[in-house]
Amino acid sequence: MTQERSGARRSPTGDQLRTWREFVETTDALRSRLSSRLQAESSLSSSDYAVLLALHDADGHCLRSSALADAVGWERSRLSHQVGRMERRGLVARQGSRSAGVALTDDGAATFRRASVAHLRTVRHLFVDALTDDQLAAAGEIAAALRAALDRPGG
Amino acid sequence: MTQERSGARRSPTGDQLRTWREFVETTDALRSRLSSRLQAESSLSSSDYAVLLALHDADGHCLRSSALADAVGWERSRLSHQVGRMERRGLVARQGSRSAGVALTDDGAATFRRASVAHLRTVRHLFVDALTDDQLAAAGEIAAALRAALDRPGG
DNA sequence: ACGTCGGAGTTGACGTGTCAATTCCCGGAG
DNA sequence: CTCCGGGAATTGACACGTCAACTCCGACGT
Repeated sequence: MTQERSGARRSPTGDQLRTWREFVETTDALRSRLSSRLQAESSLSSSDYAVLLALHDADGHCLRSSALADAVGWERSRLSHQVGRMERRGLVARQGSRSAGVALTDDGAATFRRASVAHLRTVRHLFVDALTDDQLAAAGEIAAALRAALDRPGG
Repeated sequence: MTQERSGARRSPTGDQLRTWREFVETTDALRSRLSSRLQAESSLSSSDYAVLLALHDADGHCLRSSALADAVGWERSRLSHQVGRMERRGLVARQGSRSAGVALTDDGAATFRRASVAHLRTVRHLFVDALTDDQLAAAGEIAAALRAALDRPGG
C-alpha cells in the first residue's frame, strides 16, 4: 500500500483534496439520484427498498428483527421505526408478540418486484454502463481498500 | 429470468451487482464515519461543515443565499433551514433584511478552523492513505465518469 | 420457585431533508 | 403612482435517522 510519505499526519495536498471532493460529491449525487428515481417510479425510499430486498431474499419472506437489522446493517432503533412506517403502509407485517419477526405482505412482495426492475435498470444505466470494465473492476478494488481502512482498529 | 439475447436494457449481472453493492455500501459507511468523527471532534454535522467551508472561502466571509446554495449544491429550502439552525447556534449571521446574505461570525470562523484540521486528518487517514496512488487516480476518473452519466440528458 | 440480569425490541425527543405552499421584493405595464 | 407577475427566500408539515431511555422476556444462580 501507500508507504509513509514524509510527515506522519499532515493534510492532504490540493490535488488529493480535489479528488476527494469530486469523489464524495459524485457518489452523493449518485445516491440521491437513485433514491429520487426509486421514489418517483415506485413510491419507495432507499430504506424501504433495502428492507423489502432483505425480506424478499429471506426464507419464507420473514425475518426476526435482529436478523433483518443485520442484513441491512442498521441500528436496531432505526429498523424499528422503519418497519413501523412500512407496516402502516401495508408493505410488511409484524408477527405475533414482541419478538416473533417481520414478514413481507403480498402487497409488499409485489411492490418490491415491480420496483426492482426499474431500480436495477437505473443502477445499470448510472453505474455499470457509465464505467468501462477496467473502471468497474477498479471501483471494486477501491471499495475493498476503503472498507479495509474503515475496519482497521484505529479506523 | 435473464435472457441472453436482449442487449439493450437487461439487468446487471451478479458480479456487477456485487460490485455495485460493495461500492455503495462502502462509500456510505465512509461518509457516515466521517460525519460521526466530525460530530465527535467538533460538534458539527457534515452540513454545518459544508456551509462553514463555503463561507470561509467566500470573499468577506459572506455570501447571498443563492450563491451559497450554489456553492454547496443544495435546494434553497434545505439551505434556509440549515442556516436558521446555524444562526441559532451563533455560527453564522443573516445580514439585514430578506435577501442580503449570510456571513460567518467570528465564532463560526474559529470553529471552522479548528474543525478542519481534524477533518482533513480524517480524510487523509480514511481515504487518501487508504488508497495507492493508482487507486486514487482511478477514483478521480471513476468520479468523473459517473458525474458525466449523471449529467447526461437522459441521466 | 424467586429474583435479577442482560439483551432484544420499542418508544420519544430532537436534529435534519424534502415537498408544497407562502411571503417578500422588485421591475414593468397601465 | 398602483397594480401585477415572477423569482428569491422562508415557512410548515411531514418523512427520516440517532440517541437515550424504557419495556419485555427468557436464562441463570441460589
